Amino acid sequence: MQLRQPTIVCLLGPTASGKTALALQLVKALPFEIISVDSALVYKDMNIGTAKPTAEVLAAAPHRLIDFLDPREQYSAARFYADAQREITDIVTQGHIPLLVGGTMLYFRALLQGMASMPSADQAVRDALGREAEQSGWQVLHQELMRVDPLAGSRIHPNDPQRIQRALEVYRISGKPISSWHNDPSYVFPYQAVLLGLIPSDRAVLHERIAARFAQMLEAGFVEEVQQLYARGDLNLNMPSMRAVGYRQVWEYLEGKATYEQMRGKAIIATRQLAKRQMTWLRSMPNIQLFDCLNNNLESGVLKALRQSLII
RNA sequence: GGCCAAGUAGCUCAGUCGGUAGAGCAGAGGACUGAAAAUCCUUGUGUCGGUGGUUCAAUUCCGCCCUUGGCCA
Repeated sequence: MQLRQPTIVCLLGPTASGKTALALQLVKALPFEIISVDSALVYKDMNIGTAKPTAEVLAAAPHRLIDFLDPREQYSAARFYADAQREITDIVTQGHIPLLVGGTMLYFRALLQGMASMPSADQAVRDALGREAEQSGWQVLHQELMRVDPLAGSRIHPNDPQRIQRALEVYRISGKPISSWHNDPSYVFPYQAVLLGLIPSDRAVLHERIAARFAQMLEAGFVEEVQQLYARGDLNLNMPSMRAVGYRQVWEYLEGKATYEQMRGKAIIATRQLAKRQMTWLRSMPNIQLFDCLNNNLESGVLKALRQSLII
């Protein structure tokens, strides 16, 4: 097989769309090596609720960038950007094709479109901004943002604390508005990227799958998994790991803030909403080939498209 | 069988001193640059249980019926 230039294949889809199963098939058919693109799979001791590939799947199809970070720590798009580039280089050097599989669309975007080299997160600055917000409210901080960075201020909604905080963080650290960091058109992704997206033709079926899968997770001991994390004592709901879909709801159940039935319902709803947001990303992505993940011939259809994209 | 309460959006409910109704949640669409499984924006017409009556006008008042829950037998 001859490739035009180093090529990567990206397989992206909403939660419960069958990405892992399809990736397993693709690895058997072509010289792929998998890199996970998932902000929750990076964490250790979070296996059931993240639907982390099983040991058997991993034996047949190793995944990079999973299961290496303690839940106490924060991952980020920037770290993924660096980690993924490193892994891609490694795989290409070995003469294989990187297959990036996942549902964290911001990470795909970061990899393909680049990350501006602006200051990274600074907990002290965030804490300071958080305290100011508690005193005077995010509206006031948004007004401050409007003064120092009207461009970002007008794009960020006054009710969006996370983005207000980040924009002011960058400004306070660097003295430059975050919007000025964004104008870096020099980035060129150094590989040819083939984008394959999975979207269900029938949303209701995906919803059924999500509910069924959560039932299986509970049966497999998901509550016990979260209980162990809860019992550590050094984790809390403000950490990205514990805000993951399912974990947050079980955590609140363990705190006694929700009944078991409420937890179950809220977790399923949160998963549906996640899937919806992921599909919004997919629809807006340029140069992506979309496939119906409910189609019985999905694998052969994808392989056909891949062979056309990869061969001269 | 008798008495009481409730029947309004997919769900939980508010409301209309009589002029055909609105919140939360769900759902749908969208945004997205170091937290992204995050954070946020937009989006609410439904025989107001049925049927008769009073009225210019009834989801609203009255009668009867149906359903559900509770209490008494």
